[in-house]
Amino acid sequence: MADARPEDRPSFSMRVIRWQMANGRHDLPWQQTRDAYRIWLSETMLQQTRVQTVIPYYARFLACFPTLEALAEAPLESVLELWSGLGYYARARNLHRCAKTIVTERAGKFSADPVETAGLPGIGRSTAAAISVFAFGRRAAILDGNVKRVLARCFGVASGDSPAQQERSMWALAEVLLPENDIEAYTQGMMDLGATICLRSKPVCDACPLQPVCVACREGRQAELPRPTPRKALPERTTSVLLLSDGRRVFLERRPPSGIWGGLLCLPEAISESATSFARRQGCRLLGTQALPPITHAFTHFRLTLQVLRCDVEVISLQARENGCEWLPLDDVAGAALPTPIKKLLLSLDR
DNA sequence: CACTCGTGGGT
DNA sequence: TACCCAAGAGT
Repeated sequence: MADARPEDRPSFSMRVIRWQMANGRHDLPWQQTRDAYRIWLSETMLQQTRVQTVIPYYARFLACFPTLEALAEAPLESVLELWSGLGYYARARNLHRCAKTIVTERAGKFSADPVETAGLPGIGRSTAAAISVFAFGRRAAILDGNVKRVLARCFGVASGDSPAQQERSMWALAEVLLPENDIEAYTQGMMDLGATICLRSKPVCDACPLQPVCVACREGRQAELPRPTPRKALPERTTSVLLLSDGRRVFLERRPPSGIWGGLLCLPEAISESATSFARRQGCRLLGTQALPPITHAFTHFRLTLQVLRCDVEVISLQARENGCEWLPLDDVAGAALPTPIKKLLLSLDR
């Protein structure tokens, strides 16, 4: 942080602001609005998720729920259906819960104050600041992956510090560097720099407005900053699931609200029960089985192998006995609240 | 503080 | 191919 001298501060933010106005992004779907609902939705979808991935989800979501009130009145299932494929499904549950909270306890309005907004379901310090900046023009600091990369390189944030200490250093920097004016352009500019110039590998330093004040560029340390966090080897998990179908419908069960794929529909796990017994319990007669090729799916923190036993059944009673179970028409798979690998499997099924 | 939580594109 | 990690937050 040796270069965070006070005399650099105005220069730093002015460089970012001027660059953003001339060369930053101005036409993303959630820009050109001050609607706090839309900004909150975009910030939530963009958590740990790339812009290009979010764009179609954002459009579909807004078309279905154009206002905070519409979202608050919707059933959670509809929200999960629109989130299906986007990942980190706690975001969808928190979004829904937060909408209800704001409608019932805050007169349907977001506060301009990030301290009041942070702590609502799914809204942390950075997301709260983004809402305050883009919806209300308030002076607040964000700290996302883009900003962290820019700050780590520009100021050479001590790579020897613990991750927690680096985090504290960068929050302090982010606060100190805030400009008095043009907070929107500055905030957007920091993200735009990280997303288009200060890339993780092969940053385009020649096009960077911070090049004259960047420690990493001056010392050729772009590749070492920020320091990659050491990772453990990914654990392997294997699970067996049943795909009960009569050719028109498929049997699904609701996953518990917490944990992987929380709240989504999924194929039932066959822990220690035979397919025949399971089918009978669900009001079916088992006609035949076929082991499908195993599906491998990589999560951030483990690798999953799904062993799928396809079960052709005759449905005698559509009344699935257990709570949270349903027979989903195969024609409805595309729009259902399913995790990606399950949705792909069911869509690939030849009946 | 360490771990959990999805998915897809880039390298 | 294998690994990295995105406009982070919750527990």
